[in-house]
This record gives sequence, C-alpha cells and structure tokens, in this order.
Amino acid sequence: MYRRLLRRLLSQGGGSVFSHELSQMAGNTAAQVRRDLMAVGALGSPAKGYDAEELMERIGGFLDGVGGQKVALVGIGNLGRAIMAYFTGLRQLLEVTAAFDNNEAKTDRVINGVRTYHTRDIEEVVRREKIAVGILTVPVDAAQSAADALVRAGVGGILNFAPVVLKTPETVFVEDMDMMVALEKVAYFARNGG
Amino acid sequence: MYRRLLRRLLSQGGGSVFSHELSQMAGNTAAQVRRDLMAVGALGSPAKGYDAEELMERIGGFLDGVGGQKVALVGIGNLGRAIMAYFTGLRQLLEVTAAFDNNEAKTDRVINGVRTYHTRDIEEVVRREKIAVGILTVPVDAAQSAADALVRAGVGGILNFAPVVLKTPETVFVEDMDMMVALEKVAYFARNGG
DNA sequence: TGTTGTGAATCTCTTCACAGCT
DNA sequence: AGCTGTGAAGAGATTCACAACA
Repeated sequence: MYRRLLRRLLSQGGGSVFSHELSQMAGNTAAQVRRDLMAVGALGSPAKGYDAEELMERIGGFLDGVGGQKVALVGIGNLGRAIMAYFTGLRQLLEVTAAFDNNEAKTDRVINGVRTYHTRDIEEVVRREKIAVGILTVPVDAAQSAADALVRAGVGGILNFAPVVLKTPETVFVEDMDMMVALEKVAYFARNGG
Repeated sequence: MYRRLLRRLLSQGGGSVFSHELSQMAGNTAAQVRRDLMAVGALGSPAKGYDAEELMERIGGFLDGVGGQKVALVGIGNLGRAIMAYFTGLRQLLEVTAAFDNNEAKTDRVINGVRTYHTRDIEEVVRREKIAVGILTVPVDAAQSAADALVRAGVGGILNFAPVVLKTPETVFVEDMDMMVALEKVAYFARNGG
C-alpha cells in the first residue's frame, strides 16, 4: 500500500515525505508508519523525512523476491475476468500467465493476454510453467478440487475468492477474500456505528 | 462464516456440534470457537455441544438488525456484475437494490434483477430508497467522488474494491477489499513460507 | 469421561514518549 | 524546532487450563 502511495507521490513530483504525511495518505498514525518502515529496513532523516525513491526500493527488496513470480487463475467467470483485466500489465513482477476453466468454450484461447486451458490440465501446466501462486475464482463446489490440483502442482500460495474454508497442507499459504463476509461486516458496522 | 458452516451442517442433517468440530470446519481452534460463540450469547451443553438451529438464530440476532438492509453498487464493470450475480438472491436481508454507472449504455436497465441508474443520481436514489450500504467497484479515479456521493446520501458503510484510501467522515465505516495487496501478500508468503 | 464457559496467562499489535539528531 | 528510531507501556486477541457439569 505504501508503494502505491509513493508511486503517486513521485508522479506528482514529491521527492521525500515525513511519516505524518504518509500516515495522512494511508489512513494511519505516524507511529505506525515508522514501525512499518523500520520493518523493511528503511531509514529517514529528521530533516527531510524519507526519500521516496529509496523507500520504494526498500519495500521492493522486502516484498519482491529476486525474480518475478507467475500466477495462475482458475475460474474464468465475471470475477475471474475482472481480476485478469485488473492485474494485467500492472506489475511485471507478478504476472498472470495461465487461466483455467472447465467450460470448453473458454479454453484454448487468449483472454486479456492470458492463455486459457481446461481445468484438467492445471497440474501439468502449472508445474511446467513453474507457477507459484494460484487465484481461485470458481464456484464453491469446484473450489476444493481446484485447490487440490494447484497444491499437487506445487504452488506456494492461493488467493481464494470462493466462500469455503479450503483444506490444504500448512506449507501452502491461503488468503481468503470472502465478499459475503465482508459485506455482512460492513452492513453490521453501518448499523452499529463503526 | 459460522453461519455458512452451520447452514451446510443442517442441510446434511447434523443437529448439534461440539466446538472442536466447528473449529475443524472453520480452520480454527476450539477455544476460539467458544469465545466467538460467547460473543453472540450462544450456549451449548457439555453433553451435546451447541444446537445448530439455535446457534444460527443467535448469530442472526447479533449480525442482522431488526429488518433487512438495502445495498447500492457503484460501477457496473466485470467486477460489479460478478458481485451482483454473487449476492443476488443469496440473502434476503442484504439486498442489492440499485446499481450505478456513468456509462449511459448501462443505465436505466435491469441487470441481474437490479435496477441501474446513472452515477449522477446516486444521491437522490440512495436517499429515496433508504439504502444503508454501498459497494464501490469503480476505477480508482472515480472512487473518491462516488464515495462522496454515497456519504452525502447518508450510507453508513462502504465496501471498497478500488485501490485507494477513501477519505470519509469517521461516522462511515469503510472496509477495503484490496486485491492487489492481497495478491502481493500471497506471493510474499508463497515464497517466504507461510 | 468429555465438553462447556471463562478467568488468567500469553502473545501480538498499536500507541506513547522521548533521547538523539539535523 | 521538529523529526526519526525505538524502548516501554498499553490494548487487543488468542490460547491455556480448569472448575462445573451432564
């Protein structure tokens, strides 16, 4: 998130920032910003704050590995397409290189610059292309088996949009993006003052 | 989330659960489950655990208000449509009743059973229909002004999918669903063992 | 025996507050 | 004078552990 803020800052000609300015942009406290930046090994000067370019590099060194990582997307529905469009061309270090669906009408094509395959080929393609991360945008019933295929193919992490708790070995990192839960949370706090 | 698990459990004929069973399904610890259920005022018996029906009611009493709440969606792109399809008919207490876009080709129609309007009418429609919650699925540049309109119309909360930090009065609850950040997080832990 | 409900302990995250620097 | 870096305090969340109970 800081990276995004810094990118915008740089494009507007800002060369350095104080923690309280960043916290403004981030919706944070200044202390939180300083802690976070400590974690990536960034350092600023009391006089000028943090240098934006150097900060970006520090965050990059922390978040991005040595090279880039390939991403596979499973489930080419509205959501899948939205996500492909969203990520395509945005970060070259995190590239969606294969998409899967079990509807033949959607396979063996190129959508949004991404090659599409049939779900049955997940394991082979993901392994061959050394894809490290999977995004799951399939209906609930298909989620676990798709996750299993990704895990068998050796991915290290899954971003899961399906409203199920996936069963995976604990060596695989799973992040849930549960829109139903999120909406209920908002509805709750909209009523009960948040 | 518990609600979803219980719904499935009931449909499979399970009448009661122990905390350790629920924790299995939820990917939790048993202690966590008991704490959470305490919070909604549920109580179980050492002999039979928690009664699934009664548990659902307790959670409902806690999460849902007296009546239902209306939801507006701003931004009818792939993501917006995916979300409409996703939420439509799922929960009758949380209903998407209006969608907005600034592309005239998408307005004054009914998509997925949802009436669509032009963005310029957000304030009027939301106020008239007493909509309490907004979902933002617009591009970055349009996000803040759409949020402002929602806030002026009096919504109590916003579910924000745009990768920006929204500026809103603190009486309005904002939940960010940042897919880029989520993907970076997964990519990070996929590499650095999570 | 096996489970709940819950104080107490532990762990994690956030905020405070201030010495040290420019 | 005003900021950073960071120990120490504080706030929250999770886990432990056990009395009470069926």
